[in-house]
Amino acid sequence: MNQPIAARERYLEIATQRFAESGFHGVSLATLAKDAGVTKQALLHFFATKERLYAEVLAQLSDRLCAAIDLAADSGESPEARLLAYFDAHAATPDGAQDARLVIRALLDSRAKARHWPLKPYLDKLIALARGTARWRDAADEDVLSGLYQLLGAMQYFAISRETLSGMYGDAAVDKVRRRFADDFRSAVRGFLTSAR
Amino acid sequence: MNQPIAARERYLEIATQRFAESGFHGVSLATLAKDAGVTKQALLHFFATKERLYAEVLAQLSDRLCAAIDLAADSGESPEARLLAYFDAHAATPDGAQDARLVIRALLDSRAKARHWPLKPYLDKLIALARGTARWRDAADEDVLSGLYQLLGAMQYFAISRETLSGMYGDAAVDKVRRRFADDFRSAVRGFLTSAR
DNA sequence: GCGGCTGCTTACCGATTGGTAAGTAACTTA
DNA sequence: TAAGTTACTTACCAATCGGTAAGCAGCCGC
Repeated sequence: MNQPIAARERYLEIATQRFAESGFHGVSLATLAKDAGVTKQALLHFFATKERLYAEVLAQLSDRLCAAIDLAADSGESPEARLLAYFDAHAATPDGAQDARLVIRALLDSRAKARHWPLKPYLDKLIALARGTARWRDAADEDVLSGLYQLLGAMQYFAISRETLSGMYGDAAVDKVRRRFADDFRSAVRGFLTSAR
Repeated sequence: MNQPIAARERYLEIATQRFAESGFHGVSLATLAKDAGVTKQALLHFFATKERLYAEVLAQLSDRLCAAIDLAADSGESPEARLLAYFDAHAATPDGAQDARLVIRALLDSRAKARHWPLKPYLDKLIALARGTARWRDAADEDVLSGLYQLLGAMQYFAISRETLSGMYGDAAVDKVRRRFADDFRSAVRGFLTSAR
């Protein structure tokens, strides 16, 4: 009631966090509502159904990822520098873990016949950026995608593994792995940009 | 009733498939039972609770992954050849997608306070194999893990993305990506084994 | 100051959830 | 052949699920 639109945005933030943690089926409307300090009908008032709330979370995620590319893309001039800047900014950063979880959950759940791909704009944007580089200018889309997917996979897979690895090997060891991974990953991105074929 | 132990094994197979598809919270005991053509109490008779059934699915998964390493490891003599054989056999193969889904779901859900890591033997086995190679013999565990994680991440992330990519770009395009990915990934494994540092 | 919109709440709903209790039919062992 | 054991089934359960219906307090322009 205080700020009219802030409440809705706050509900979305809470839903984003919880869906990332536990997945669509792992959270109930009642849980989300309890987190927000309201009844679940407050959520249904804004989003009508749980699925639409989830769809909105994914839509926001897509916007956020696209915006991150644009932001990093401003920091460099050449497409090569832009791509490097983007991956540098988002590899092995703890704050990207939540979004990585959402992306991967969306991938896992996409076999549900929902013929809607909220993350396609993000992927297309990445392909377009890569296509601007000298290495990939004349390559087929499929080849660019293959290369990008190795980078994306390594980055996001590591992002969602931090907690598990900490549990297995301890926080200190994982922090060493994280630093090393950031270096290795940067090399991989450079390799992607310069590989001869 | 026909084969005493076959039924239990059959339930585990069905559960493995459904948990991989939809996740722990995405499948109910009733659904699993319906798939198997029995009542859900038949499942509870063998596994007591849904969580224990899931734990058993993950335990089998771990055994299967470890066995796959051993199997591929027999095909070559040098550790390098063994590692290459293992990744060759499991990169971009459609039949590995189900296990990749389970692994990634286990990673995503591991923040649940379950202080049990069913996949640690698999990871340790991979580290041990990598440690046998000339490149990594004297490296720190954290460095080996960082390198392996890039390979694992790329492989499994791509494995779970096939359906989404098909939906976005069509089956034909994704099949081209898959072949290209297999090549690129093999190069990455070779790079892992030979990189100078 | 009154009607209507916004942002909720309470009350309620049928369906489904994981799980318990108590059988029972078939086969095995003593 | 009697007693167990195994592999289930039917019958139930309280709790929770997502969602509907109706109402109400506060603010809005008129």
